Amino acid sequence: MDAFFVSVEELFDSTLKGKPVVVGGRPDARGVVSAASYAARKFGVHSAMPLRTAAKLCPQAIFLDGHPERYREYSERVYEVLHRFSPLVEMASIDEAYLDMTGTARLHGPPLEAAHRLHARMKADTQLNCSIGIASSRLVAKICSDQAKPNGVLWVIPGCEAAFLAPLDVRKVPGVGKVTDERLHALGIRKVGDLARLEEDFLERRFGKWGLALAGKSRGLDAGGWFDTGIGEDTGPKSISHEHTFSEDTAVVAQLEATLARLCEKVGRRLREHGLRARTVQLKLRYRDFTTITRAETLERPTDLDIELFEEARALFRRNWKAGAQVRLLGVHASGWSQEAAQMDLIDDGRHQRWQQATAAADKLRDRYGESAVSLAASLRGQFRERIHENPVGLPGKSEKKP
DNA sequence: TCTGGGGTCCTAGGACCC
DNA sequence: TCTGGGGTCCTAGGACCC
Repeated sequence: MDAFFVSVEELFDSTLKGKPVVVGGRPDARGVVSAASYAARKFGVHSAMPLRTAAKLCPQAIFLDGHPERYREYSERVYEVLHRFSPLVEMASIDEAYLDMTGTARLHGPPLEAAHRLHARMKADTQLNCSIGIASSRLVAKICSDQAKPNGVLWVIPGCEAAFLAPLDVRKVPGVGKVTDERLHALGIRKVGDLARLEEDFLERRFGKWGLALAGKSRGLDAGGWFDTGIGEDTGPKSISHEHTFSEDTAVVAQLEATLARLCEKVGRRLREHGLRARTVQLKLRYRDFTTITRAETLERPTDLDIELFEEARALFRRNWKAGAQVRLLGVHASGWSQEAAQMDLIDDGRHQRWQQATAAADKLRDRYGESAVSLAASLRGQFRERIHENPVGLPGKSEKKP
């Protein structure tokens, strides 16, 4: 989808159309640009740029807080349109998808025709612009759709992959970021064609496994890396995490631990929604100077309970926080799903069972009255009410229904 | 510039086991 | 006294993506 978050916001406020718009937060907030309108991009504003930088480059831009629930809703509408064109759809992110169109020619016509129909249907049904890349591999299709932006359709005829890729900057290859780009520059490699001319062995010696993948990518192949699963294969999450950057750094223990509690509740809630129990709990701690540490511990018994996540996260925090040091960010990360869920209940102690019941009851209240209806963090947070605790995306009405 | 939040994958070292 | 080889699990950090 083209400038997805911005385009969705325009549907809710048509006066934004054509103006420089930045989604991500207030211009003086701690945060980065999630999406910038094409008018804002003309001033050099782009995703991942600090909001304060964006405000300097384009002070007249309209800065908006994001509305995740709106984007999720429109993402679902997008999926519905795509699914009418092929049963094999994979949403690669909230605004990006792959379709396997193999064997749909009789229904939709040849590739370009099918793509143009899809393009028109998308606009008609969602009022949103998208760009479409057609190719024989996912890698080339993705790069191709980037080249088609905005609002275009592009087809790389089978056999022409290498010729299409050769003149492009290596940075256009998914997986080549700032670091790889600089390392390649140092070797005199700037274009994908330069990369394709190198020996595989040379790349493997210099970049290891990643070098082999790079060699394949430079020739338009999916193998080795992020693209090697079938389209539409549903693989559940491998980790669940939440983190929070304070609007101002803090060293107040009560505030830090209350935030940890809130993060653990969010992680726990999502574990239970997915029916998962985590064996490993990881704490993330970022100080004022941006130095960041992670500290993990694997539990004897996997858990999906807020209280048990919190006890572990708090222990990690107390062991590792340089007391008195200003903290910028805290995070809680759960991973290592256990298959032994069923057996665990047999050896439960009473405390664990009581917490299970309490947590189930709390979930019901949250379902009815919103996420802040009941909270471990409530007893801890006292006077410290960071905005995260309240109503982060400004859901209308939710907080008023709070009992 | 002053650096979000949610993820995936990879590497490397150490503990531990046989 | 001078210390193998293979495997798994765990932890920490970092590149990268949207």
